Amino acid sequence: MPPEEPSTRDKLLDAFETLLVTEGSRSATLDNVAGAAGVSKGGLLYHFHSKDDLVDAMLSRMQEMGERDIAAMRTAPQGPVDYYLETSVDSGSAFDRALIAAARIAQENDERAGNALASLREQWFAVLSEHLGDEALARTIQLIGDGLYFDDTSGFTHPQALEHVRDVLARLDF
Amino acid sequence: MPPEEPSTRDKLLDAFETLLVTEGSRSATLDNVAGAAGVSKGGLLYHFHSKDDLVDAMLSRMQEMGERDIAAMRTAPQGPVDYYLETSVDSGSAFDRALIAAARIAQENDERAGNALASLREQWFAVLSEHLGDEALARTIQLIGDGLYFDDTSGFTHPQALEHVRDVLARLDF
DNA sequence: GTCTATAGACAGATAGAC
DNA sequence: GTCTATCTGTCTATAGAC
Repeated sequence: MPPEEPSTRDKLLDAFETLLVTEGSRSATLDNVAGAAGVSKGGLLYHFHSKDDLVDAMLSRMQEMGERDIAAMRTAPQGPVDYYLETSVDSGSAFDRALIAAARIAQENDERAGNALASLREQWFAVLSEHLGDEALARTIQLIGDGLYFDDTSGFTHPQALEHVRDVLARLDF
Repeated sequence: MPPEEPSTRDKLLDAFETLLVTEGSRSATLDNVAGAAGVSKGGLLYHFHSKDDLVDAMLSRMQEMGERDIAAMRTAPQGPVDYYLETSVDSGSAFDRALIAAARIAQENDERAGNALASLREQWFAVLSEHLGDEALARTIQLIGDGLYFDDTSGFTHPQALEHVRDVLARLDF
């Protein structure tokens, strides 16, 4: 059977994330979100009683994807380090979009978003640290991942960045 | 003679930056900026005719500080690499605050801010690359700097991060 | 140079029709 | 489940007093 059309609820969450990522939090208004999802503001507010509600739902969806990502990282055939660095380059996946959207919300002084992201980061670090048995190296690799992510989401794109990082890490033989 | 009290104009720019950094772009309204600087909205609009004007002035001030920073990086006694990494940890300096504020503006799809930041980044990279004679290493160090900066400004603080990075870089003997 | 008052657009949210 | 109409507050910006 063909893939289902996403529910209106999911279309609204997608539109909210996309607006946050591409135009920033000031453009992610209820009006714009509803419009981008092809419904009216009243329609949006049937699914989410308030903007806070919309944020909560977005973060829940992100956390679910996060659990799956960390499980995938633990069992990745290329190993956790390469998996982590590869997925730090924005691939345009639904999870990437959710992470960037959550970061935008966190910047508006939102504790829920800040805590959700902090929790994910701790789990990524734990996997790197366990696998490498070297906290300093694990921290450095996470910083490189943060840098890749930051550059991508800020429009500072360097096509060879990942290649350069692999080159340098290869000199460290771990 | 004692240091001069900052002008109202500078107090307004400082307040704008601080609001952007601590509470995000949605809180950086003309009302809030004026209030934080201790003047009325009318007072603000005497100095800056529009919000766009305020952004332009903020970016100009940042670019001036950026030129001085790149000059300091070139002649730093500890060398450009260590200077760059140290100043990537948010020290709370006026320049750091301006950089973070500009990043917030850039995220709202503002080309001026995006271009100003991209230009600074290219100059930092050029100094690193010249000094090291190794593009891959220069890129990796810039990514680590971006990671340090991103973590600090997102509230993901790791007190030992800089120490860990130095530890790992020491293994690369360059 | 700084203020108050106000205009006009837009924000989040409610009520009720369909 | 989705719509329109509307309320209330806030946003940027203007006008004019002091």
